Amino acid sequence: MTTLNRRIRDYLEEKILSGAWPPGHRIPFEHELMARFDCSRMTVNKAIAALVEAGLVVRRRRGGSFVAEPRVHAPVLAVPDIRAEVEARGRRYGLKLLARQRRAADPRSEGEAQLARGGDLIAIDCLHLADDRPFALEERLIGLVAVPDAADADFAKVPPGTWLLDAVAWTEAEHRIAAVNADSRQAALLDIPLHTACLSIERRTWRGEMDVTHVRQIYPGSDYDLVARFTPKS
Amino acid sequence: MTTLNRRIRDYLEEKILSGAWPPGHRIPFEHELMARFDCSRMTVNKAIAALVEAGLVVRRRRGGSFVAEPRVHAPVLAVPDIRAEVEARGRRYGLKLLARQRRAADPRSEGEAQLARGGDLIAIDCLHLADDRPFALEERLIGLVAVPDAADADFAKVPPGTWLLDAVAWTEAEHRIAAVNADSRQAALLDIPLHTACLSIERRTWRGEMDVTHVRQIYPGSDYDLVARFTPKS
DNA sequence: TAGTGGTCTAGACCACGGT
DNA sequence: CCGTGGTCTAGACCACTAA
Repeated sequence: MTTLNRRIRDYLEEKILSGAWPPGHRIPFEHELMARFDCSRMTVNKAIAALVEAGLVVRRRRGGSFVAEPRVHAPVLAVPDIRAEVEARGRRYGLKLLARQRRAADPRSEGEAQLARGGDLIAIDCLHLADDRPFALEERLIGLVAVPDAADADFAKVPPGTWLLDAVAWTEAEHRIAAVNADSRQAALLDIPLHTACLSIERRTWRGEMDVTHVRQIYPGSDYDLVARFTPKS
Repeated sequence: MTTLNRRIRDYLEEKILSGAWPPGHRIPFEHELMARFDCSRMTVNKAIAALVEAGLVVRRRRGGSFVAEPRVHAPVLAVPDIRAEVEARGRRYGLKLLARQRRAADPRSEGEAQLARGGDLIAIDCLHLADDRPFALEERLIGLVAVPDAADADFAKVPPGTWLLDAVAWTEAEHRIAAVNADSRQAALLDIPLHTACLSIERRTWRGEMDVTHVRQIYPGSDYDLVARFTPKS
């Protein structure tokens, strides 16, 4: 048994996340929702207040309540699952595998040697799409000694990050976050102007002492930001 | 004029954050708070619901409401102290105060009003230098209600972030990290080419429910990156 | 100035879970 | 069992602001 205020909230949320009500669209007045759901104003108010708290709705006295401009950001504390992030925003996720290769580590790269541990690497280039538009570019290396199953995974269907989150229990990760100007290849693939500021997120993930994967993701700066919320060192 | 439910919430929050009521302590029943604040149960309920949402309180039917066990947060990103960072790299730190102003909050800005809490703000623009070269640009607002001492601090000598870390025991912070192309003012102040990709770090810092400071820092992308190292959700 | 949301009241019935 | 919180009602007054 879901509560009534929850059903009202779900109703509104579906309209917003599905895109049926775009940003700036006025949502029904409280008295209209009272009539539609045959309930008191307090109940409607509680439902909308939760959406305001979630950042989906903004309210103005006399003006009404409106679908908020989307805040696009993700917690930096978590290892991001891009597919889940895109879908959480009500957009359709898509994946385009640009290249996939099994190869030996480049001996000149200390990082690759450490990841390979004497075995081969899987190298993946892919493009993440949201509503069929480029969302992020990803270059990834996976160590086959640490993750032998990666040799058989179909990364044209499941994004490598999502697959790895399921397949590997990681114990530690390190992010390096920087701003870069898009080069010509990145600009073309992401369909943005040359030199647009982009977030570059490099991540190394370990399981115990063993390197699991290195990844670099490029996000257009206008579409994406990272949010980290935390408390003082304990 | 603060609302009644807000005063009830502040009363409970003070007891919890001050440690007067330790984790596991039973907070007053709703009917007791109704009597103490001479209000209806809905109002008490709204106040406690906000504390549940904030993770400070857990509620059990028949048992009552209790101060929550503190959430385990892995220390992730530290609140950066730019002076310490520069000096840790063996470079000489310098500070250039560009503007400092005491003013009222802009009523059109929800964020400023929340920070001001009815009082004035200190607005600071400054430039951080490393070896006499520009390192980062900072725009900061400090709420004088939360931090009255900021009215007398000498931010031409001590960087505001460093001063605040000493002066205020913060309880929560949120970072928003994005990539931006430098505009003409930023490029001139930082002595970089126009449109260089920069990291924009916006941070809001709280002490309990009280906003302490908002700050936006701009770092040239080539000079700086952020590193976050952590373990899985705890 | 009229209509919106912001807040609050004084009740109500119910579900859950210690005693 | 019975007291707690969970949810809801049908009003109310007020502040703000867009028309």
